[in-house]
Amino acid sequence: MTEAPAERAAYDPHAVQDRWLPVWDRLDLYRAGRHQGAPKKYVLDMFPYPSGDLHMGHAEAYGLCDVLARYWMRRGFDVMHPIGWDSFGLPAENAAIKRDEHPATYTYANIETQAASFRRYAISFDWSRRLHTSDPEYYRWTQWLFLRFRERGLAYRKSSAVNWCPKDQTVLANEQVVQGACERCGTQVTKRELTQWFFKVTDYADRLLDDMEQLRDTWPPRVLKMQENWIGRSQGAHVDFSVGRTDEEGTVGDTTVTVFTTRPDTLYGATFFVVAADAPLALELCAPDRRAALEAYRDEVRKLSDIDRQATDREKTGVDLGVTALNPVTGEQIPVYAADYVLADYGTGAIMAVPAHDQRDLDFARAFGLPVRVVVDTGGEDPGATGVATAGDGVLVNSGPYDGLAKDEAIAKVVADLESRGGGKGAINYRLRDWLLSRQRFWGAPIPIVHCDACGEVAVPDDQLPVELPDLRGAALKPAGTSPLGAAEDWVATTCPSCGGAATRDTDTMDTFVDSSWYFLRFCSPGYTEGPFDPEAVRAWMPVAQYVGGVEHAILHLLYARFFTKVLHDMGMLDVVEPFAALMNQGQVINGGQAMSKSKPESMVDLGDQLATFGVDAVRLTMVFAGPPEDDIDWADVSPSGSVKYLARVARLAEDVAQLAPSDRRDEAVDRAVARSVDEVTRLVEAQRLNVAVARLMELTNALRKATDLPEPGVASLRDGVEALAVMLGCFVPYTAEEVWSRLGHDVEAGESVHDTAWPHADPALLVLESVTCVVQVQGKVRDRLEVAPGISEDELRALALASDGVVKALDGREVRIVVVRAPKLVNVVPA
RNA sequence: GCGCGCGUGGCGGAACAGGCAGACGCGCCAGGUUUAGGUCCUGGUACCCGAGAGGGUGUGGGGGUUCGACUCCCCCCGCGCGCACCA
Repeated sequence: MTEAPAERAAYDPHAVQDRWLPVWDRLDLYRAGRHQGAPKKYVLDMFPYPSGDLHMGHAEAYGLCDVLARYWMRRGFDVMHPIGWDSFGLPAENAAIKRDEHPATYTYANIETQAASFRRYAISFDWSRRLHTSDPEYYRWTQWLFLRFRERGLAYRKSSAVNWCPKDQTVLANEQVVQGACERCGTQVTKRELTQWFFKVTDYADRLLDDMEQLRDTWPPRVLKMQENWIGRSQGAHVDFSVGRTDEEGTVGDTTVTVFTTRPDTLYGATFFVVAADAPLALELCAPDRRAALEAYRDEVRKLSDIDRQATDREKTGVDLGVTALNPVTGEQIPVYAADYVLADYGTGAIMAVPAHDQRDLDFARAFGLPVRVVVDTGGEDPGATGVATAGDGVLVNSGPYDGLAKDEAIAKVVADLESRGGGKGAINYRLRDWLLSRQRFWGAPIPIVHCDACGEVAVPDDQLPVELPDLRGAALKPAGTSPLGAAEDWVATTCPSCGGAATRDTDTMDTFVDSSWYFLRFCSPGYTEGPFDPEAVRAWMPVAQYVGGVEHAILHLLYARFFTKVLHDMGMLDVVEPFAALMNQGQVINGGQAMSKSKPESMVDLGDQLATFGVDAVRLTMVFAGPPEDDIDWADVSPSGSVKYLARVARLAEDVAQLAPSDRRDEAVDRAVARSVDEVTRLVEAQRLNVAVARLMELTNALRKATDLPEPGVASLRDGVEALAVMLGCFVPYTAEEVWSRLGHDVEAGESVHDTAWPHADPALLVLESVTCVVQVQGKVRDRLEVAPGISEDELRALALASDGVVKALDGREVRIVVVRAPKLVNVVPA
């Protein structure tokens, strides 16, 4: 290179951070609405829960999302990129018990810690929209929404067997039970019979399923699949069986028991009938002489954990109830059993068993010596002999009037016949259950209902919202199986809004997933006091253009938020039916092949330590460059020190270019390289291929370095090139980019921030290539390369290729059979 | 068990839409600067044969389609994820 500058500003990442952070605060660069009139884009990360400080996972997710937000800002969009906290929840409550303080103390202290970290981590948040779900100004509207849902019949109270976490001492939604254990603490979940509040998500099952078509190209396919499976729509029929009821004196009459089946075509093969052992129905139907046996069996079943019970390779067990059911099409009386392989809360809790064509029924039939009757000839071997049920397509046999029909025809005909004769009808069944939203914990939004002896359940009037939490702390919050709010007697005792008499408040609080089901709407108008959100603001911003978060919310949060959006749409408060137009699931940050967890201290990588060692930009760059955003990052495999080296290289390049003697000299090769980089990086960021975009920026850096070291550098081109590099890098490494920008002579303090500068434009004229390398193959193997004009004709290229040294040598005198020409990039010669 | 996804150098990963496999980086090797080391700069780095020129092989394995396959199709192996007695 030319003379090394005697004094070159060193690159100290921490000094650079300290220099620009206060300047940026003053410039207020990221407020939504700064670009009035520009098209809007709402970019959102799943908001954090305030447990301690930010960790590596936050750094990745928010870092990725920040690249996109900054890019759209640079492209001239009016971007809203807000931040808030999902600040109700159990950890704060548990910490408060341990420390004998109020949960708010822990919560708001952590929020301040995280906010300071986010600021230093240079995320382009619009801080003016900050919200916390535990603020009364927020949960007032959570309560308001609950009441509106209730008015529409979508929030209701019922008694049922619900999931209970013995450790957290609260009920859980189905979505919060993972393989029989509490999603939060991992404790085995048990069942309790309780009266609880539910949201009627099942009313929206079809729309939640069907509207996923709108998300088909913009959401990760596996998330859509998981939601689809969770909703679990299956098409079939309800069929009525008449079961004889008996008491000590004998038969006393018939009870109609409906079953759900997806295979009404196999009705002739139903040789027995099973009800869920733990359903009340089993007791109702049981003959008196079988009652003792049933009770004993029920006790046994109750002792099994959900995990044991769900093991699919278990021996089938059950009890004969001593009664029979009438098959409505065959007129046959078939025995009725109670068994635990039939689930009480799916379908109707009772099934018709067709052992020939259902493996579970077959296993049961073989265990109890029950007949197996083939009614669909699938071409498979006899299930009675092989023990393998034949579930596939086939032709009906042993089925009276339906013999000879194909499976699908038979399904349609059986359903039609049942409907015309009575005894059944076509039906759709869902796996999805209603959302249990009551929690027996303190740190959540109180359910705004008053219980009055005279008037029953009464809504708290809107003008009395919010129902604020009483001041409980420390030991008073200890879980005792009922809500801690019950202990606040002064708070519980109230007057009935309807009759004015003495009444009590509902002491449960809402699942925190209720809070997070509408926060993205509140961000559009965070200070609004006339409702949960300003309809005009929401109309302007929704839907969220890009949502970023972990795949662990594939069902819980995302399903609930979609449900809320649809209900609010039906209430006329929202235009959109889907809240998140596009979704990105970032991968996890792991270490040495294992997930970081507090129980494995050796696996933990502390974000604060990493930032102290390498600086913010190097950590951000390492995360983005490590691989595709959706892949996991193994911190043991990546090199933050390599990122530091790269950033220092960029800073030196800027310094060297800034110190070149001013000149108008241009370098066409540099101009072309810059244009190509801008073009490629633009496309790569648009496609969210951020790791490759970084690779292209590194290539540009290398090219600019080389060109700077030439004896007669094209100073004007280099300055333009480094500026373009700085603007693009600004999305990834905000501090270093600003430092480079400043070294190039921009007065950042006066408002000329790189973060307020438009994304560079690639001159199309510079993208036109002067020549192209044409690969010449013989039989698919590269034998030569030719530099040709991009517009070369096929004939010309064919002639050139056939005459090339490599081809002549490889052909070795052989005749040419085919020549494939793909001008201007490739020729493939195939010899005879 | 059912469903989905993925297998590319020592490592993370590139390869637009079926057309130069290994971009970019880490690591490693050699040289230079400095020299105590590091930083920094230059070059090399899929594997095998060969001093070299060059040649051969190669994207988990096997087959197929094609002038041409990391890419498309079929079978197998391995890994990961989701659901899991859902009638």
